[in-house]
Amino acid sequence: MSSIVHVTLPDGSVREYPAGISLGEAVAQIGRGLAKAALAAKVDDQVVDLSAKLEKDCALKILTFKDEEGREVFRHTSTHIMAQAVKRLFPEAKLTVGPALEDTFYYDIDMPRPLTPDDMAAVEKEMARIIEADYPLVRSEVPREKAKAFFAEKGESYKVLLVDKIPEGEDISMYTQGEFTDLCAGPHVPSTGRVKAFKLLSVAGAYWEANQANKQLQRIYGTAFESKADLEQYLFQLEEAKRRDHRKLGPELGLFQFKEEAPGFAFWLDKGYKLYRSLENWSREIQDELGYQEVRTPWIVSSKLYETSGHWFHYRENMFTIRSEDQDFATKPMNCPNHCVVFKSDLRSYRDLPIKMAEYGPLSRYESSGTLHGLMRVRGLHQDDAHLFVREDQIEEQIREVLGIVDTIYSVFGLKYEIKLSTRPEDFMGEIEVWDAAEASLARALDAMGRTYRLNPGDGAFYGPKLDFDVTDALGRKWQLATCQLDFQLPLKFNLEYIAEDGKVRRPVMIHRAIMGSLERFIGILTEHFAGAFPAWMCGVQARILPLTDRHLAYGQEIQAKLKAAGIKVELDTRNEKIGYKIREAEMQKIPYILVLGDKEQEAGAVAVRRRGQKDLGAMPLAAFLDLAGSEIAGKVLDEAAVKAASGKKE
RNA sequence: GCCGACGUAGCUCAGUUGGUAGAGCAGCUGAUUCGUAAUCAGCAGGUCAGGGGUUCGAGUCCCCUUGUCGGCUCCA
Repeated sequence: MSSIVHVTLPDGSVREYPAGISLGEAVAQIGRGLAKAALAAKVDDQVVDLSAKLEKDCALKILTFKDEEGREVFRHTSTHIMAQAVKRLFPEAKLTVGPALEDTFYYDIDMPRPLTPDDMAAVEKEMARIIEADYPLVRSEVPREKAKAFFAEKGESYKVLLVDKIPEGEDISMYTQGEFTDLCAGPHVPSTGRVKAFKLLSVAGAYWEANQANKQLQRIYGTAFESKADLEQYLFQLEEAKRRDHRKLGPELGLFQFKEEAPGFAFWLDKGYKLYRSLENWSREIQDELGYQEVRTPWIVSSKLYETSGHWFHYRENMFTIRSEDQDFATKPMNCPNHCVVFKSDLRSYRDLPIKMAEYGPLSRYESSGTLHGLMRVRGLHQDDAHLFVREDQIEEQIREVLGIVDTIYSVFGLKYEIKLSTRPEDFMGEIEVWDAAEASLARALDAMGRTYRLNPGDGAFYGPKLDFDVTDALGRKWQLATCQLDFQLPLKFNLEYIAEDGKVRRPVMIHRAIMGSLERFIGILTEHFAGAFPAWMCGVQARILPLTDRHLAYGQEIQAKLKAAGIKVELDTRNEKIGYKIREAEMQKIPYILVLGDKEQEAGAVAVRRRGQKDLGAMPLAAFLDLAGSEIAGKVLDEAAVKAASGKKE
């Protein structure tokens, strides 16, 4: 047996070490800086503790806080520190699981009582002590029965259950820091003192094994960083995200509001509804161009339709139902069944396909009170919805067309999204071969367009596979906007048919697709994306005229009329206030063009243009302004303020 | 729906161990006519989310309802 191991570092260099040396010792020989920053290591493809020993030739990467995997280890240790602190303060608390998330960590704990803010502070204090003590984290591997006996004796009943879940043949490892030992696969940082800066963020309910039937646990969230400065930066960003929250900005900017009188339904105010309409109209323009037809179908529909579609049995708990003259009705939760009715209302030829049927009508879905969330999760919504009735040979081309619309619309906003391809679930309907073909055509369309996507196995709808497009909100929550779903079931249930070239009757395939998703959610996302500084073309108020004094009111009205005639949405601030005050308000309302009119402008027939977020651009002839604003609006241009807001960078 | 927290003027928030509700901004009125992020003064504004209870007395304590927030669950 060789007593020397060859280790390949990320830069390609090879180092030799005596076999059996620990990674911690090995890294010390690479460099002091790296040794100090080292949190864990990646040996070949496995992340391990620095106490692990080098036994054979391998590729080695030392993980620090700069590496995603390093941060994960760091936060995982942090959650152990939190658990240890909780156990010191609440010895009866029973631990369950405590993973690291992207920027945070949590631990689900069966607590003797709910934690109060005072408790949180006490836990933080105790954590500081544990960090101060700088306990080493020691890994030990134990036989299953011994582990179970150990946790049973400590009253950690959930841990006993967890030990049982570990597959046969896998190591059962525990980590000990001071008096605290936890079941954990690891790895961990070398000692508790490495966690320099941390903060507990919130407490929430969670269920054991995410099952509502099980006991409710307390989920304690926290975050941890290597330096105080990084922690403060993160906390600052959280605050900034709250400032962007559409639920706050919407009412402040006069876009929409929610009221007790109709939970889950938005009241759209003038400015917000103008914004809404500009999106709907744009969608309509794009789809008209591509040969979509637009329909408007009933929003209170007999239960019989939903019995045919299956919604009455599968979706009823999400529907608002109405009983009238001894008959059941429901407000429509989606348009598809209605569109099938429209499709069936005429004899269809293969020449007619694809039929692309769009609708922007009102939908309502009963969502439980606890899930409502501003515009992101509502009970009353409107989709840029369409159903494509296609022949099987048209599926791929139509998917590509849909992806093209997604690109067109999202790129105008610089919105980033993730694509998920969700495949056949366990309780699917139909033939496996048809499913396979459908999944393949979705994948082919994505590949042909060079799009990257994540496979989401088993998460398709029961009627067909789908593409989902997720966008992240200001607070890091992911929301599905666009969707593109293949459906073989509704055509079957409604017995949809067309006459093929050979004169035979065939069944079309349905593609459900929405690009913005729901207008509500889309505007919610855009509000946070732009922090309210929407691109001018969609703003309910695009320009505000600020006369310097009463003397300039008449000139202001004249300019207002001219802007209006040029199709610019404009307001005139006639209040007798100082110019600085009017500017402040216009800026806070994020109005794209602010026009100041005084003697100089009046004499020259000019306007002094101030763009939101920028200093005075100075006076320009009215024609020059109309040209500027007109081309930006027509071109759906993102101005500097919108770009800056969308970048999320601080000033 | 579940767990927890919260709900005071249009908005942001104070409100002592239970003693009869307050500020700033916004609004209205007046003065001021002003050059790029807050002019000054006065006035008005509240069924303390709604209902019930304890108490001599409830914004404050208890219960119910409702809405919101943080999560969970759900999300065709």
